[in-house]
Amino acid sequence: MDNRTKILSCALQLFSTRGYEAVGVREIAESAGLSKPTLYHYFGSKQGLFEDIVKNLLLKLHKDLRNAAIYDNDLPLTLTKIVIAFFNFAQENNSFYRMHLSMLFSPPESDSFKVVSKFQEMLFEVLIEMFTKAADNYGNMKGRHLAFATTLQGMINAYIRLYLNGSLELDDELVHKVVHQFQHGIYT
Amino acid sequence: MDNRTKILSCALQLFSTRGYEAVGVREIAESAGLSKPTLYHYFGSKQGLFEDIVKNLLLKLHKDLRNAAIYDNDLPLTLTKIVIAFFNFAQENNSFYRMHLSMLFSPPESDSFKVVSKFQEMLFEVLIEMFTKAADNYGNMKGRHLAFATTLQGMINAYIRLYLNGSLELDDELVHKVVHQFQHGIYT
DNA sequence: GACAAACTATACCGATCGGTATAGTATATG
DNA sequence: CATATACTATACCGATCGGTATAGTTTGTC
Repeated sequence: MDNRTKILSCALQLFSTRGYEAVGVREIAESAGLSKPTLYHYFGSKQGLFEDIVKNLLLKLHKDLRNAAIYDNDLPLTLTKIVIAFFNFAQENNSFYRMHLSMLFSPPESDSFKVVSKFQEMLFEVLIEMFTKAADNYGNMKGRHLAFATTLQGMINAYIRLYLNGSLELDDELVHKVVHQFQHGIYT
Repeated sequence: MDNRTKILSCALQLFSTRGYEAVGVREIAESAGLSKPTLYHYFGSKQGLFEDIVKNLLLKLHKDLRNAAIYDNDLPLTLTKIVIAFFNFAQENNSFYRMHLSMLFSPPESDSFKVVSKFQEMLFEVLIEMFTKAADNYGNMKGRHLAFATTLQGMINAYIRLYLNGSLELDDELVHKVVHQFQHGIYT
């Protein structure tokens, strides 16, 4: 593993578990067994390093979600794939996903928010597009894309939060329950 | 307004809009027109001041929610009241609520998280209790309290996030839509 | 071997961090 | 008037912050 990768890996670990502001550049360099100028050689600034990490991982999530959200005239199946995509990503990058969610609610002027909000919109766009196509099959869904995408993402993130706090497992049974409740509500 | 209140008010404003870590004690004191020792006289530490603010406001939210969640054998009505309670609080304390949500996803070892997670559990408990009582009327709801509370809160916070980003208004029509979708899903 | 580009370390920069030692001024109580 | 308590300010503490000036070392190219 070359030095650049070493820095990325150590920084991801530190930022994820302690937060952007709470981690110093000195600590990252130390943890990677290198000196600060080396870090600045590769990434230019603390924020540059941070953006590199965030963009990399969120682009991967976006790719996974795009693959999952290809609508093939089977809405329950597509919904299931979408939930699984989020759950898998959250499980493979649990502390990073926690940080991602935290940054979604960062102050609008903060660097963290600016970095992350663009990707949030991209993820949202994928869901919107899927529901738009689905509305061709289900006429009653017209005009409700935004509500559906919002609710679905809210549900998913609420469950992921419980998972991150150790309250439950993101297994297949939960996926099914989430999809079912999203589709049919609470009275069935 | 005495000096203690002045400090609380200025700190709330600064913490809410810029985040706990990004605001210095010196800046708070300056913004309140006082000196640091005065601040430390009243609150002991930066964290002490922060906890005072957070506890105060989250206790208010908890009280509002408890009043809203009194189950009177009319589930749609109770759900409506709950959503309104959250929406009202988020509107009256918008930047604070944003920070609250951000702290919900802070690193588990951070001070912010410890302060806020206790209140999150209290809010959650109120919802759980309400759904437990409702299950006396709707037998099919048994054993699904946790799922319902999670989904409801996830939905509410997802909409509040859009509101905080200026994408929509938290009006009565939205309340109705949220309650309806929570109850009946997407096919109606 | 000459030279440039990429890479790395020591040692430092000014600024700011949370917090405090010290001293002073009010205010209330005896 | 004396004394104690509550409150406030000046000036400072050591530590750490993000970032860099300087210099040295490797590596590939001609």
